Amino acid sequence: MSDNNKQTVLLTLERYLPYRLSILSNKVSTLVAQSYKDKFALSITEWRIMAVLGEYPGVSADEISLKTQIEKSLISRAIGQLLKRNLIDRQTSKEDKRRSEISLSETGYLVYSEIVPLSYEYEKQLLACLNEEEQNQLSDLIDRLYAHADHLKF
Amino acid sequence: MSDNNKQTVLLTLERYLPYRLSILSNKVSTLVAQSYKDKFALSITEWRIMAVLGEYPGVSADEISLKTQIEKSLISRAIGQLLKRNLIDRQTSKEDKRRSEISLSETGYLVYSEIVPLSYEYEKQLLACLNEEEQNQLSDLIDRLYAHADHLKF
DNA sequence: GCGCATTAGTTGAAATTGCAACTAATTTAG
DNA sequence: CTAAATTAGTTGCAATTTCAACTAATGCGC
Repeated sequence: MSDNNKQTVLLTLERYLPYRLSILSNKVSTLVAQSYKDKFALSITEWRIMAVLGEYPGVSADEISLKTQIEKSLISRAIGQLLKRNLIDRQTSKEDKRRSEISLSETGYLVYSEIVPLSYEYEKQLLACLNEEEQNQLSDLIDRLYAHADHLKF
Repeated sequence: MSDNNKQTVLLTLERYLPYRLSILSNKVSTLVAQSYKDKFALSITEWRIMAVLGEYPGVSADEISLKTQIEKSLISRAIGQLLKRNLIDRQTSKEDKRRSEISLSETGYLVYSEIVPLSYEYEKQLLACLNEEEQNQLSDLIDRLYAHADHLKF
């Protein structure tokens, strides 16, 4: 289009917060995902499932989906993979035969124990550009933004 | 697995920054994406291309890919869609016949002019839970994290 | 108890994505 | 100038993701 009727309305993508948030998150996720894939042949979804299981042994697929915010069908297929590799154990709940109770297997816990320190190391490296106060600020801001965004409706 | 050898190594996913960043960004992206899709039948990729074109008329597909950090094949296909809907114009560059020069069409600019204020409104709503100082802090922290993450290597 | 609504989890199929191969144009090295 | 290397953009195809439909089990109202 011709230039004469421009600049009336303009969005500066590089300064737009939702965009920058997405770019940053993407960069970080890609870095981490690549490392887990290279070192452990685990996708981010698979790793997150294991991370939840490390904290909450015996949760159901649905609870994992809630906690990780990952689609339940993705969780279901990822669980299939993890079972195939014997990284997790699953048994159907006695009280509710629809539910399954999932935990890390012995092997799974070994892998988990290897990944956890690595994860903390990555987090530390990422946050190395901020001092302690700034790290706390960031953490606080993210929590508040999330709580707020959670009941936003566009 | 049995409980006696746990708690030695543990990751608290809810407190893990890369994870929280990803969850927050996802939530925001999903909200925004749904709105653009409902109101304008545009995907986030399509909208981002238009946003770049609003700022930089005449850029090439490759430059869009660089600026948005979106795969060039995705950009190529999205450009195809936008052309089909006459939201953008494309002509091959005189100086380099491999390059194409892309701009918003008249219609595209009309749509763009509608989306831009909406985008700012969304950003404003998202940031409504922070005061001005906190908003600036967040902006600064994100910039620094991104610059830092950009040359991290796990 | 019986029937309807809800919930956990799985699966098929369509849509989207990512990667690598490819074409065509341009640049660079010798 | 020519040949090899690089670059812009497109495309095919496999992998991943999404969405809805489906099964099986449970809860709820009456």
